[in-house]
Amino acid sequence: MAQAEQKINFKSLKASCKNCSLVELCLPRGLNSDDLHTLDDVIQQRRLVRKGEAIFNQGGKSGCIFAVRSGSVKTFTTAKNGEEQILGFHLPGELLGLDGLDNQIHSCSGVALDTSTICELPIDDLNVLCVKMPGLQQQLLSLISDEITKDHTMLLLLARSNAEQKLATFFINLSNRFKARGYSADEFDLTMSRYDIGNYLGLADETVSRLISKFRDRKYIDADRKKIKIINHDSLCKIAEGDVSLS
Amino acid sequence: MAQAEQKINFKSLKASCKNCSLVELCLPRGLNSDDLHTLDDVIQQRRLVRKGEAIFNQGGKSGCIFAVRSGSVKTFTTAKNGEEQILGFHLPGELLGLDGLDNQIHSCSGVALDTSTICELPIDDLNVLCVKMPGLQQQLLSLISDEITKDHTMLLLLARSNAEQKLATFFINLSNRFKARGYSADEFDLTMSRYDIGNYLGLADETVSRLISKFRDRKYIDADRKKIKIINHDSLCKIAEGDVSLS
DNA sequence: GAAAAATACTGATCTGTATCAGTAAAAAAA
DNA sequence: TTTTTTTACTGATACAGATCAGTATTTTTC
Repeated sequence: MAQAEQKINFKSLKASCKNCSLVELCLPRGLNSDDLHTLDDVIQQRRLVRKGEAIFNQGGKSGCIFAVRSGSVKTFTTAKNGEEQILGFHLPGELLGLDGLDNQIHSCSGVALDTSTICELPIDDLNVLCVKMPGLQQQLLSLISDEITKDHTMLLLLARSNAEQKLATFFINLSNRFKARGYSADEFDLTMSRYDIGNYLGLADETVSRLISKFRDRKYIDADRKKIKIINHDSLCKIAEGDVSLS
Repeated sequence: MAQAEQKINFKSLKASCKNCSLVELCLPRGLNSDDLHTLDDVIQQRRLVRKGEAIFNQGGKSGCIFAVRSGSVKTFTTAKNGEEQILGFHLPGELLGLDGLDNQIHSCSGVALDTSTICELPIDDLNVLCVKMPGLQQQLLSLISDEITKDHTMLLLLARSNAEQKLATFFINLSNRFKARGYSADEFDLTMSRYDIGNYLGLADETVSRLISKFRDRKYIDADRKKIKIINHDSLCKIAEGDVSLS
Protein backbone atom coordinates (compact mmCIF):
# COMPACT_ATOMS: atom_id res chain seq x y z
CA MET A 1 0.00 0.00 0.00
CA ALA A 2 2.75 2.39 0.98
CA GLN A 3 4.58 1.26 -2.13
CA ALA A 4 1.60 1.84 -4.40
CA GLU A 5 1.28 5.37 -3.02
CA GLN A 6 4.94 5.95 -3.68
CA LYS A 7 4.52 4.74 -7.25
CA ILE A 8 1.57 7.01 -7.97
CA ASN A 9 3.30 10.04 -6.58
CA PHE A 10 6.48 9.32 -8.44
CA LYS A 11 4.44 9.31 -11.61
CA SER A 12 2.85 12.64 -10.80
CA LEU A 13 6.24 14.11 -9.95
CA LYS A 14 7.37 13.50 -13.49
CA ALA A 15 4.24 15.00 -14.99
CA SER A 16 4.30 18.44 -16.58
CA CYS A 17 1.93 21.37 -17.06
CA LYS A 18 1.33 20.11 -20.60
CA ASN A 19 -0.55 17.07 -19.43
CA CYS A 20 -1.82 18.35 -16.11
CA SER A 21 -5.57 18.37 -15.76
CA LEU A 22 -5.41 21.55 -13.70
CA VAL A 23 -4.19 23.64 -16.62
CA GLU A 24 -7.42 25.61 -16.80
CA LEU A 25 -7.36 26.54 -13.10
CA CYS A 26 -3.68 27.11 -12.56
CA LEU A 27 -1.04 29.51 -13.80
CA PRO A 28 -0.77 28.05 -17.34
CA ARG A 29 -4.38 28.94 -18.16
CA GLY A 30 -4.60 30.59 -21.55
CA LEU A 31 -1.08 29.68 -22.68
CA ASN A 32 -0.48 28.06 -26.04
CA SER A 33 1.39 24.81 -26.47
CA ASP A 34 4.81 26.39 -27.04
CA ASP A 35 4.53 28.69 -24.06
CA LEU A 36 3.36 25.78 -21.94
CA HIS A 37 6.50 23.93 -22.87
CA THR A 38 8.67 26.88 -21.91
CA LEU A 39 6.90 27.22 -18.58
CA ASP A 40 7.46 23.51 -17.95
CA ASP A 41 11.20 23.99 -18.26
CA VAL A 42 11.14 26.52 -15.44
CA ILE A 43 9.14 24.40 -13.06
CA GLN A 44 12.02 22.08 -12.53
CA GLN A 45 10.87 20.61 -9.33
CA ARG A 46 7.72 18.91 -8.24
CA ARG A 47 7.94 18.16 -4.58
CA LEU A 48 6.25 15.43 -2.64
CA VAL A 49 5.29 16.53 0.85
CA ARG A 50 3.74 14.42 3.56
CA LYS A 51 1.05 15.40 6.02
CA GLY A 52 2.31 18.07 8.39
CA GLU A 53 5.39 18.84 6.33
CA ALA A 54 6.26 22.48 5.62
CA ILE A 55 6.40 23.78 2.05
CA PHE A 56 7.66 27.23 2.96
CA ASN A 57 8.12 29.07 6.23
CA GLN A 58 7.21 32.49 7.53
CA GLY A 59 10.36 34.55 7.84
CA GLY A 60 12.14 32.37 5.29
CA LYS A 61 12.98 33.23 1.72
CA SER A 62 12.20 30.49 -0.77
CA GLY A 63 12.43 32.59 -3.93
CA CYS A 64 9.49 30.59 -5.27
CA ILE A 65 5.78 30.62 -5.57
CA PHE A 66 4.03 27.29 -5.32
CA ALA A 67 1.12 25.51 -6.92
CA VAL A 68 -0.75 22.64 -5.34
CA ARG A 69 -0.72 19.74 -7.78
CA SER A 70 -2.44 17.17 -5.59
CA GLY A 71 -3.49 16.95 -1.97
CA SER A 72 -4.20 20.02 0.15
CA VAL A 73 -2.29 22.68 2.02
CA LYS A 74 -2.99 25.20 4.75
CA THR A 75 -1.28 28.57 5.00
CA PHE A 76 -1.04 30.49 8.25
CA THR A 77 0.67 33.43 9.92
CA THR A 78 2.18 33.31 13.35
CA ALA A 79 1.87 36.50 15.41
CA LYS A 80 4.59 37.80 17.70
CA ASN A 81 2.81 36.29 20.69
CA GLY A 82 2.81 32.89 19.02
CA GLU A 83 -0.85 32.88 18.03
CA GLU A 84 -1.54 31.29 14.68
CA GLN A 85 -4.11 32.32 12.15
CA ILE A 86 -4.95 30.05 9.25
CA LEU A 87 -5.22 32.16 6.10
CA GLY A 88 -6.50 29.55 3.72
CA PHE A 89 -6.91 25.93 2.74
CA HIS A 90 -5.57 25.30 -0.72
CA LEU A 91 -6.71 22.73 -3.27
CA PRO A 92 -5.06 21.50 -6.47
CA GLY A 93 -4.51 24.26 -9.02
CA GLU A 94 -4.22 27.01 -6.42
CA LEU A 95 -1.12 29.15 -5.98
CA LEU A 96 0.65 29.71 -2.68
CA GLY A 97 3.20 32.21 -1.51
CA LEU A 98 2.12 35.25 -3.53
CA ASP A 99 3.03 37.32 -0.48
CA GLY A 100 6.65 36.57 -1.38
CA LEU A 101 6.28 37.55 -5.01
CA ASP A 102 8.69 40.44 -4.59
CA ASN A 103 11.25 37.79 -3.80
CA GLN A 104 11.47 38.80 -0.18
CA ILE A 105 10.77 36.74 2.90
CA HIS A 106 7.44 34.98 3.29
CA SER A 107 4.94 36.49 5.69
CA CYS A 108 3.14 33.19 6.14
CA SER A 109 3.87 29.48 6.22
CA GLY A 110 2.49 26.64 4.12
CA VAL A 111 2.03 23.13 5.50
CA ALA A 112 0.58 20.05 3.78
CA LEU A 113 -2.69 18.76 5.23
CA ASP A 114 -2.20 15.38 3.64
CA THR A 115 0.29 13.81 1.25
CA SER A 116 0.55 16.36 -1.53
CA THR A 117 2.55 17.23 -4.59
CA ILE A 118 3.68 20.80 -5.03
CA CYS A 119 5.02 22.57 -8.11
CA GLU A 120 7.73 25.14 -7.40
CA LEU A 121 8.21 28.20 -9.60
CA PRO A 122 11.35 30.24 -9.04
CA ILE A 123 10.24 33.87 -9.04
CA ASP A 124 13.25 35.13 -10.97
CA ASP A 125 12.56 32.70 -13.79
CA LEU A 126 8.90 33.59 -13.69
CA ASN A 127 9.65 37.29 -14.07
CA VAL A 128 11.85 36.60 -17.10
CA LEU A 129 9.14 34.46 -18.66
CA CYS A 130 6.45 37.07 -18.01
CA VAL A 131 8.31 39.56 -20.17
CA LYS A 132 8.38 37.07 -23.04
CA MET A 133 4.87 35.74 -22.55
CA PRO A 134 2.17 38.39 -22.10
CA GLY A 135 -0.38 35.65 -21.54
CA LEU A 136 1.51 34.43 -18.51
CA GLN A 137 1.85 37.94 -17.12
CA GLN A 138 -1.87 38.41 -17.60
CA GLN A 139 -2.75 35.16 -15.86
CA LEU A 140 -0.41 35.94 -12.98
CA LEU A 141 -2.03 39.35 -12.49
CA SER A 142 -5.42 37.71 -12.66
CA LEU A 143 -4.46 35.23 -9.94
CA ILE A 144 -3.04 38.04 -7.80
CA SER A 145 -6.28 39.98 -8.15
CA ASP A 146 -8.21 36.85 -7.20
CA GLU A 147 -6.04 36.42 -4.13
CA ILE A 148 -6.67 40.00 -2.99
CA THR A 149 -10.38 39.74 -3.70
CA LYS A 150 -10.54 36.44 -1.82
CA ASP A 151 -8.86 38.03 1.20
CA HIS A 152 -11.34 40.89 1.09
CA THR A 153 -14.25 38.44 1.04
CA MET A 154 -12.71 36.76 4.05
CA LEU A 155 -12.42 40.08 5.91
CA LEU A 156 -16.12 40.60 5.30
CA LEU A 157 -16.89 37.11 6.56
CA LEU A 158 -14.83 37.49 9.72
CA ALA A 159 -16.03 40.98 10.59
CA ARG A 160 -19.70 40.83 9.75
CA SER A 161 -20.96 37.25 9.98
CA ASN A 162 -22.15 35.09 12.81
CA ALA A 163 -20.90 31.56 13.41
CA GLU A 164 -23.62 29.91 11.29
CA GLN A 165 -22.93 32.11 8.32
CA LYS A 166 -19.22 31.49 8.61
CA LEU A 167 -19.51 27.72 8.64
CA ALA A 168 -22.18 27.57 5.91
CA THR A 169 -20.01 29.83 3.74
CA PHE A 170 -17.05 27.56 4.41
CA PHE A 171 -18.91 24.47 3.23
CA ILE A 172 -20.43 26.14 0.17
CA ASN A 173 -17.04 27.51 -0.81
CA LEU A 174 -15.37 24.12 -0.45
CA SER A 175 -18.17 22.50 -2.41
CA ASN A 176 -17.76 24.96 -5.28
CA ARG A 177 -14.04 24.50 -5.39
CA PHE A 178 -14.29 20.69 -5.41
CA LYS A 179 -16.81 20.93 -8.21
CA ALA A 180 -14.51 23.18 -10.26
CA ARG A 181 -11.86 20.45 -9.96
CA GLY A 182 -14.14 17.71 -11.21
CA TYR A 183 -14.81 16.20 -7.80
CA SER A 184 -18.23 15.76 -6.29
CA ALA A 185 -19.71 19.03 -5.06
CA ASP A 186 -21.84 17.20 -2.51
CA GLU A 187 -19.58 14.58 -0.99
CA PHE A 188 -16.05 15.20 0.13
CA ASP A 189 -13.55 14.48 2.85
CA LEU A 190 -12.16 17.28 4.94
CA THR A 191 -8.41 17.22 5.40
CA MET A 192 -8.39 19.76 8.20
CA SER A 193 -9.45 19.35 11.83
CA ARG A 194 -12.36 21.07 13.55
CA TYR A 195 -9.74 23.10 15.37
CA ASP A 196 -8.29 24.29 12.05
CA ILE A 197 -11.72 25.21 10.71
CA GLY A 198 -12.43 27.15 13.88
CA ASN A 199 -9.11 28.94 13.72
CA TYR A 200 -9.70 29.87 10.09
CA LEU A 201 -13.21 31.19 10.79
CA GLY A 202 -12.44 32.91 14.07
CA LEU A 203 -14.45 30.40 16.11
CA ALA A 204 -13.75 27.98 18.92
CA ASP A 205 -13.48 24.37 17.77
CA GLU A 206 -16.37 23.47 20.08
CA THR A 207 -18.54 25.94 18.22
CA VAL A 208 -17.62 24.29 14.92
CA SER A 209 -18.57 20.87 16.31
CA ARG A 210 -21.85 22.17 17.64
CA LEU A 211 -22.76 23.84 14.37
CA ILE A 212 -21.92 20.73 12.34
CA SER A 213 -24.24 18.79 14.62
CA LYS A 214 -26.90 21.44 14.21
CA PHE A 215 -26.57 21.41 10.41
CA ARG A 216 -26.85 17.63 10.57
CA ASP A 217 -29.97 17.78 12.76
CA ARG A 218 -31.60 20.16 10.30
CA LYS A 219 -30.70 17.82 7.43
CA TYR A 220 -28.57 20.37 5.63
CA ILE A 221 -25.56 18.12 5.69
CA ASP A 222 -24.55 14.65 6.67
CA ALA A 223 -21.35 14.54 8.64
CA ASP A 224 -19.35 11.69 10.05
CA ARG A 225 -16.11 13.15 11.32
CA LYS A 226 -14.23 14.22 8.19
CA LYS A 227 -16.75 12.80 5.74
CA ILE A 228 -19.13 15.56 4.67
CA LYS A 229 -22.18 15.20 2.47
CA ILE A 230 -24.15 18.25 1.48
CA ILE A 231 -27.83 17.40 1.42
CA ASN A 232 -29.50 20.78 1.10
CA HIS A 233 -27.25 23.08 -0.83
CA ASP A 234 -29.86 25.83 -1.15
CA SER A 235 -30.51 26.10 2.56
CA LEU A 236 -26.80 26.28 3.26
CA CYS A 237 -26.51 29.09 0.71
CA LYS A 238 -29.33 30.98 2.37
CA ILE A 239 -27.71 30.63 5.76
CA ALA A 240 -24.37 31.72 4.28
CA GLU A 241 -25.95 34.87 2.92
CA GLY A 242 -27.72 35.61 6.16
CA ASP A 243 -31.17 35.29 4.64
CA VAL A 244 -32.27 32.85 7.30
CA SER A 245 -31.06 32.02 10.73
CA LEU A 246 -31.35 28.74 12.54
CA SER A 247 -31.22 29.80 16.20
CA MET B 1 -11.27 79.95 2.30
CA ALA B 2 -12.85 77.84 -0.39
CA GLN B 3 -10.82 79.78 -2.90
CA ALA B 4 -7.56 79.22 -1.07
CA GLU B 5 -8.30 75.53 -0.94
CA GLN B 6 -9.00 75.52 -4.63
CA LYS B 7 -5.69 77.21 -5.29
CA ILE B 8 -3.68 74.75 -3.26
CA ASN B 9 -5.32 71.79 -4.88
CA PHE B 10 -4.85 73.17 -8.33
CA LYS B 11 -1.18 73.47 -7.60
CA SER B 12 -0.95 69.89 -6.43
CA LEU B 13 -2.89 68.71 -9.46
CA LYS B 14 -0.15 70.02 -11.68
CA ALA B 15 2.59 68.43 -9.63
CA SER B 16 4.42 65.34 -10.82
CA CYS B 17 6.10 62.28 -9.31
CA LYS B 18 9.44 64.03 -9.82
CA ASN B 19 8.73 66.61 -7.18
CA CYS B 20 6.30 64.66 -5.03
CA SER B 21 7.40 64.18 -1.45
CA LEU B 22 5.80 60.74 -1.40
CA VAL B 23 8.25 59.31 -3.91
CA GLU B 24 9.86 57.05 -1.32
CA LEU B 25 6.56 55.54 -0.21
CA CYS B 26 4.73 55.27 -3.48
CA LEU B 27 5.12 53.42 -6.74
CA PRO B 28 8.12 55.47 -8.01
CA ARG B 29 10.33 54.34 -5.15
CA GLY B 30 13.73 53.27 -6.44
CA LEU B 31 13.32 54.73 -9.92
CA ASN B 32 16.02 56.93 -11.42
CA SER B 33 15.32 60.41 -12.76
CA ASP B 34 14.73 59.32 -16.35
CA ASP B 35 12.35 56.54 -15.40
CA LEU B 36 10.53 58.91 -13.10
CA HIS B 37 9.98 61.23 -16.01
CA THR B 38 8.60 58.41 -18.15
CA LEU B 39 6.24 57.35 -15.38
CA ASP B 40 5.04 60.92 -15.06
CA ASP B 41 3.96 60.93 -18.70
CA VAL B 42 1.71 57.97 -18.05
CA ILE B 43 0.03 59.45 -15.01
CA GLN B 44 -1.83 61.97 -17.08
CA GLN B 45 -4.51 62.72 -14.61
CA ARG B 46 -4.50 63.90 -11.05
CA ARG B 47 -8.02 64.03 -9.80
CA LEU B 48 -9.47 66.22 -7.08
CA VAL B 49 -12.18 64.44 -5.13
CA ARG B 50 -14.33 65.87 -2.38
CA LYS B 51 -15.44 64.20 0.82
CA GLY B 52 -17.80 61.33 0.08
CA GLU B 53 -16.98 61.27 -3.61
CA ALA B 54 -16.28 57.91 -5.28
CA ILE B 55 -12.92 57.24 -6.91
CA PHE B 56 -13.83 53.84 -8.30
CA ASN B 57 -16.80 51.56 -7.84
CA GLN B 58 -17.26 47.89 -7.10
CA GLY B 59 -18.50 46.16 -10.22
CA GLY B 60 -17.09 48.92 -12.42
CA LYS B 61 -14.03 48.77 -14.63
CA SER B 62 -11.75 51.77 -14.35
CA GLY B 63 -8.71 50.26 -16.05
CA CYS B 64 -6.59 52.12 -13.52
CA ILE B 65 -4.88 51.73 -10.23
CA PHE B 66 -4.84 54.77 -7.98
CA ALA B 67 -2.46 56.44 -5.59
CA VAL B 68 -3.51 58.80 -2.82
CA ARG B 69 -1.62 62.06 -3.25
CA SER B 70 -3.26 64.01 -0.46
CA GLY B 71 -6.21 63.51 1.84
CA SER B 72 -7.54 60.07 2.75
CA VAL B 73 -9.68 57.37 1.24
CA LYS B 74 -11.64 54.37 2.44
CA THR B 75 -12.14 51.21 0.41
CA PHE B 76 -15.00 48.81 1.06
CA THR B 77 -16.86 45.84 -0.41
CA THR B 78 -20.59 45.57 -0.50
CA ALA B 79 -22.00 42.08 0.00
CA LYS B 80 -25.02 40.74 -1.89
CA ASN B 81 -27.24 41.51 1.08
CA GLY B 82 -26.07 45.13 1.04
CA GLU B 83 -23.78 44.89 4.04
CA GLU B 84 -20.63 46.93 3.72
CA GLN B 85 -17.19 46.03 4.99
CA ILE B 86 -14.47 48.64 5.08
CA LEU B 87 -11.24 47.07 3.83
CA GLY B 88 -8.86 49.88 4.58
CA PHE B 89 -8.20 53.56 5.21
CA HIS B 90 -5.61 54.89 2.81
CA LEU B 91 -3.13 57.71 3.36
CA PRO B 92 -0.96 59.64 0.89
CA GLY B 93 1.47 57.41 -0.97
CA GLU B 94 -0.71 54.32 -0.76
CA LEU B 95 -2.06 52.47 -3.79
CA LEU B 96 -5.69 51.58 -4.31
CA GLY B 97 -7.47 49.21 -6.63
CA LEU B 98 -4.88 46.46 -6.87
CA ASP B 99 -7.77 44.02 -6.96
CA GLY B 100 -8.41 45.31 -10.47
CA LEU B 101 -4.84 44.91 -11.61
CA ASP B 102 -5.82 42.27 -14.15
CA ASN B 103 -7.81 45.04 -15.77
CA GLN B 104 -11.10 43.46 -14.83
CA ILE B 105 -13.89 44.88 -12.73
CA HIS B 106 -13.17 46.18 -9.25
CA SER B 107 -14.26 44.01 -6.35
CA CYS B 108 -14.36 46.98 -4.00
CA SER B 109 -15.12 50.69 -4.01
CA GLY B 110 -13.00 53.66 -3.04
CA VAL B 111 -14.46 56.83 -1.54
CA ALA B 112 -12.69 59.97 -0.33
CA LEU B 113 -12.91 60.63 3.41
CA ASP B 114 -12.02 64.27 2.93
CA THR B 115 -10.95 66.49 0.06
CA SER B 116 -8.21 64.49 -1.61
CA THR B 117 -6.07 64.34 -4.71
CA ILE B 118 -5.70 61.05 -6.49
CA CYS B 119 -3.19 59.96 -9.12
CA GLU B 120 -4.58 57.63 -11.78
CA LEU B 121 -2.40 55.06 -13.49
CA PRO B 122 -3.87 53.31 -16.52
CA ILE B 123 -3.05 49.62 -16.11
CA ASP B 124 -2.28 49.03 -19.78
CA ASP B 125 0.31 51.80 -19.74
CA LEU B 126 1.70 50.50 -16.49
CA ASN B 127 2.18 47.02 -17.95
CA VAL B 128 4.05 48.43 -20.93
CA LEU B 129 6.28 50.50 -18.64
CA CYS B 130 7.00 47.54 -16.39
CA VAL B 131 8.55 45.66 -19.28
CA LYS B 132 10.89 48.58 -19.95
CA MET B 133 11.63 49.42 -16.34
CA PRO B 134 12.54 46.45 -14.14
CA GLY B 135 12.69 48.75 -11.14
CA LEU B 136 9.05 49.66 -11.58
CA GLN B 137 8.03 46.02 -11.99
CA GLN B 138 9.93 45.24 -8.82
CA GLN B 139 8.31 48.03 -6.85
CA LEU B 140 4.87 47.04 -8.08
CA LEU B 141 5.42 43.45 -6.99
CA SER B 142 6.67 44.70 -3.67
CA LEU B 143 3.53 46.79 -3.16
CA ILE B 144 1.34 43.84 -4.15
CA SER B 145 3.13 41.64 -1.63
CA ASP B 146 2.62 44.33 1.01
CA GLU B 147 -1.07 44.48 0.20
CA ILE B 148 -1.48 40.73 0.58
CA THR B 149 0.57 40.69 3.78
CA LYS B 150 -1.47 43.60 5.15
CA ASP B 151 -4.70 41.73 4.44
CA HIS B 152 -3.33 38.67 6.20
CA THR B 153 -2.45 40.75 9.26
CA MET B 154 -5.99 42.08 9.22
CA LEU B 155 -7.43 38.55 9.08
CA LEU B 156 -5.40 37.72 12.16
CA LEU B 157 -6.64 40.85 13.92
CA LEU B 158 -10.30 40.19 13.09
CA ALA B 159 -10.23 36.51 13.93
CA ARG B 160 -8.07 36.38 17.03
CA SER B 161 -8.19 39.71 18.86
CA ASN B 162 -10.57 41.23 21.35
CA ALA B 163 -12.01 44.73 20.99
CA GLU B 164 -9.21 46.41 22.98
CA GLN B 165 -6.49 44.81 20.91
CA LYS B 166 -8.25 45.78 17.71
CA LEU B 167 -8.59 49.44 18.60
CA ALA B 168 -5.10 49.75 20.08
CA THR B 169 -3.67 48.13 16.94
CA PHE B 170 -5.68 50.57 14.84
CA PHE B 171 -4.23 53.61 16.62
CA ILE B 172 -0.66 52.29 16.62
CA ASN B 173 -0.91 51.49 12.95
CA LEU B 174 -2.26 54.94 12.09
CA SER B 175 0.43 56.55 14.21
CA ASN B 176 3.19 54.64 12.40
CA ARG B 177 1.80 55.54 9.02
CA PHE B 178 1.50 59.24 9.87
CA LYS B 179 5.07 59.18 11.12
CA ALA B 180 6.31 57.58 7.89
CA ARG B 181 4.72 60.48 6.02
CA GLY B 182 6.44 63.12 8.10
CA TYR B 183 3.40 63.97 10.21
CA SER B 184 3.26 63.78 13.96
CA ALA B 185 3.07 60.23 15.24
CA ASP B 186 1.33 61.37 18.41
CA GLU B 187 -1.21 63.91 17.31
CA PHE B 188 -3.51 63.50 14.38
CA ASP B 189 -7.05 64.03 13.20
CA LEU B 190 -9.20 61.09 12.23
CA THR B 191 -11.05 61.48 8.96
CA MET B 192 -13.34 58.52 9.54
CA SER B 193 -16.30 58.22 11.90
CA ARG B 194 -16.58 55.93 14.91
CA TYR B 195 -19.03 53.94 12.83
CA ASP B 196 -16.40 53.46 10.10
CA ILE B 197 -13.76 52.40 12.62
CA GLY B 198 -16.20 49.90 14.10
CA ASN B 199 -17.11 48.54 10.70
CA TYR B 200 -13.46 48.16 9.79
CA LEU B 201 -12.60 46.36 13.03
CA GLY B 202 -15.73 44.23 13.25
CA LEU B 203 -17.08 46.13 16.25
CA ALA B 204 -20.20 48.14 17.03
CA ASP B 205 -19.66 51.89 16.95
CA GLU B 206 -20.77 52.09 20.58
CA THR B 207 -17.95 49.72 21.50
CA VAL B 208 -15.47 51.99 19.71
CA SER B 209 -16.76 55.01 21.64
CA ARG B 210 -16.58 53.16 24.93
CA LEU B 211 -13.04 51.97 24.30
CA ILE B 212 -11.86 55.41 23.29
CA SER B 213 -13.27 56.70 26.57
CA LYS B 214 -11.58 53.87 28.42
CA PHE B 215 -8.23 54.58 26.75
CA ARG B 216 -8.69 58.24 27.68
CA ASP B 217 -9.50 57.39 31.30
CA ARG B 218 -6.35 55.30 31.53
CA LYS B 219 -4.30 58.16 30.04
CA TYR B 220 -3.19 56.18 27.03
CA ILE B 221 -4.66 58.70 24.64
CA ASP B 222 -6.33 62.05 24.64
CA ALA B 223 -9.37 62.19 22.44
CA ASP B 224 -11.76 64.96 21.58
CA ARG B 225 -14.00 63.66 18.84
CA LYS B 226 -11.72 63.33 15.81
CA LYS B 227 -8.66 64.86 17.46
CA ILE B 228 -6.48 62.07 18.80
CA LYS B 229 -3.33 62.45 20.84
CA ILE B 230 -1.32 59.42 21.80
CA ILE B 231 0.04 59.87 25.30
CA ASN B 232 1.35 56.43 26.18
CA HIS B 233 2.53 54.73 23.04
CA ASP B 234 4.11 51.80 24.88
CA SER B 235 0.99 50.85 26.77
CA LEU B 236 -1.03 50.97 23.58
CA CYS B 237 1.50 48.67 21.94
CA LYS B 238 1.28 46.24 24.82
CA ILE B 239 -2.49 46.19 24.62
CA ALA B 240 -2.29 45.71 20.86
CA GLU B 241 -0.10 42.68 21.30
CA GLY B 242 -2.31 41.25 23.99
CA ASP B 243 0.37 41.45 26.67
CA VAL B 244 -1.91 43.29 29.05
CA SER B 245 -5.62 43.63 29.30
CA LEU B 246 -7.58 46.51 30.75
CA SER B 247 -10.93 44.94 31.69
C1' DG C 1 -28.74 82.16 12.65
C1' DA C 2 -32.16 78.60 13.43
C1' DA C 3 -33.60 73.99 12.43
C1' DA C 4 -32.52 69.49 11.14
C1' DA C 5 -29.53 65.77 10.71
C1' DA C 6 -25.63 63.28 11.77
C1' DT C 7 -22.27 61.86 15.05
C1' DA C 8 -20.50 60.72 19.56
C1' DC C 9 -21.19 59.20 23.97
C1' DT C 10 -23.12 56.54 28.01
C1' DG C 11 -26.16 53.37 30.53
C1' DA C 12 -28.96 49.05 30.84
C1' DT C 13 -29.78 44.70 29.18
C1' DC C 14 -29.39 40.67 26.37
C1' DT C 15 -27.21 37.05 23.81
C1' DG C 16 -23.94 34.45 20.90
C1' DT C 17 -20.06 32.33 21.43
C1' DA C 18 -16.04 31.36 24.39
C1' DT C 19 -14.52 28.82 28.07
C1' DC C 20 -14.44 25.07 31.25
C1' DA C 21 -15.23 20.28 31.90
C1' DG C 22 -15.83 15.67 30.82
C1' DT C 23 -16.81 11.58 27.65
C1' DA C 24 -16.44 8.89 23.48
C1' DA C 25 -14.35 7.56 19.45
C1' DA C 26 -10.69 7.33 16.28
C1' DA C 27 -5.88 7.45 15.07
C1' DA C 28 -1.15 6.84 16.19
C1' DA C 29 2.36 4.74 18.77
C1' DA C 30 4.22 1.05 21.30
C1' DT D 1 -2.61 -6.42 19.70
C1' DT D 2 -2.86 -2.87 23.67
C1' DT D 3 -1.82 1.66 25.16
C1' DT D 4 -1.51 6.40 24.43
C1' DT D 5 -2.65 10.41 22.18
C1' DT D 6 -5.43 13.14 19.47
C1' DT D 7 -9.79 14.58 17.76
C1' DA D 8 -14.70 15.22 18.01
C1' DC D 9 -18.56 15.93 20.52
C1' DT D 10 -21.81 17.67 24.21
C1' DG D 11 -23.30 20.01 28.47
C1' DA D 12 -22.96 23.88 31.86
C1' DT D 13 -21.60 28.39 32.68
C1' DA D 14 -19.50 32.95 31.99
C1' DC D 15 -18.79 37.13 29.80
C1' DA D 16 -17.38 40.32 25.96
C1' DG D 17 -19.48 42.88 23.11
C1' DA D 18 -24.01 43.62 20.60
C1' DT D 19 -28.27 45.76 20.88
C1' DC D 20 -31.62 48.95 22.60
C1' DA D 21 -32.41 53.46 24.36
C1' DG D 22 -31.71 58.12 25.31
C1' DT D 23 -28.88 62.49 25.61
C1' DA D 24 -25.40 65.74 24.19
C1' DT D 25 -22.70 67.77 20.82
C1' DT D 26 -21.30 68.92 16.36
C1' DT D 27 -22.12 69.55 11.56
C1' DT D 28 -24.99 70.47 7.76
C1' DT D 29 -28.79 72.48 5.62
C1' DC D 30 -32.04 75.91 4.87
